[in-house]
Amino acid sequence: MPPILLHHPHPWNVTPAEAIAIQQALRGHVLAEDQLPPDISTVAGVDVGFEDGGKITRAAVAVLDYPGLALIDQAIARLPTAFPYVPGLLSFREIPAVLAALEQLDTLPDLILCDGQGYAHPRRFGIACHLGVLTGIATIGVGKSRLVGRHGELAAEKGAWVPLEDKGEIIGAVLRSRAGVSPLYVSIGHRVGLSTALDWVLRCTGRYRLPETTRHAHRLASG
DNA sequence: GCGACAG
DNA sequence: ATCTTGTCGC
Repeated sequence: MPPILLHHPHPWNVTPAEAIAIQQALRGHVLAEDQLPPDISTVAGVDVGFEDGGKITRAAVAVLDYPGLALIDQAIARLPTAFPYVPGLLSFREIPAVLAALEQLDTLPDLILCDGQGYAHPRRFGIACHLGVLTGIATIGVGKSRLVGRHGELAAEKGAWVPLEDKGEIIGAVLRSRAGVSPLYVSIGHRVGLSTALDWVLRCTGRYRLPETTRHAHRLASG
């Protein structure tokens, strides 16, 4: 599956109705099985912040080496915000800036942990899936809160997880990334299976609730 | 019609 | 997400 991005420009000046149509058209391109690079040596985190009361969108990408998890490359892109925040259409608001930031990198990462849902989305096409399909890079969705789906009680120990279900389908997992804190909502983005996605989120997580990738990206995109 | 609702 | 200091708790 060739990255959509390399085939033709993607229109971003769309209406919410058109955005939904695009999600429906691209969802079939999501690869739900493991197809990551053989030896992953770089893992990136992407995050978005806003300036001017929302007029400017600022995306940051932090590339860490693996397994060291040390910052080896970074990029920040600022673009005029052109789409409002609409639950379920987050990618249309944030991806343009994210792509601009990725283009500034010297080397593209082997895997990307996105700040937001992947498959755990109303139409199974959250920002992690969207970014993966457009770039062809393996991606994982890591949300700090729930968009859709239900789940049972979660044990308190780090590493504990329970499936996140919606309409009779497992769409992701609720993961305790650190003892005693609210869980993370993990789902596949592209070219990664759910169990592998959980493995990588834990592999990128240290003593804090959020993965090191996300923490670095957040630092760049905000404070 | 009444809630829920990633960042 | 963002506006924002000190403060409660492990």
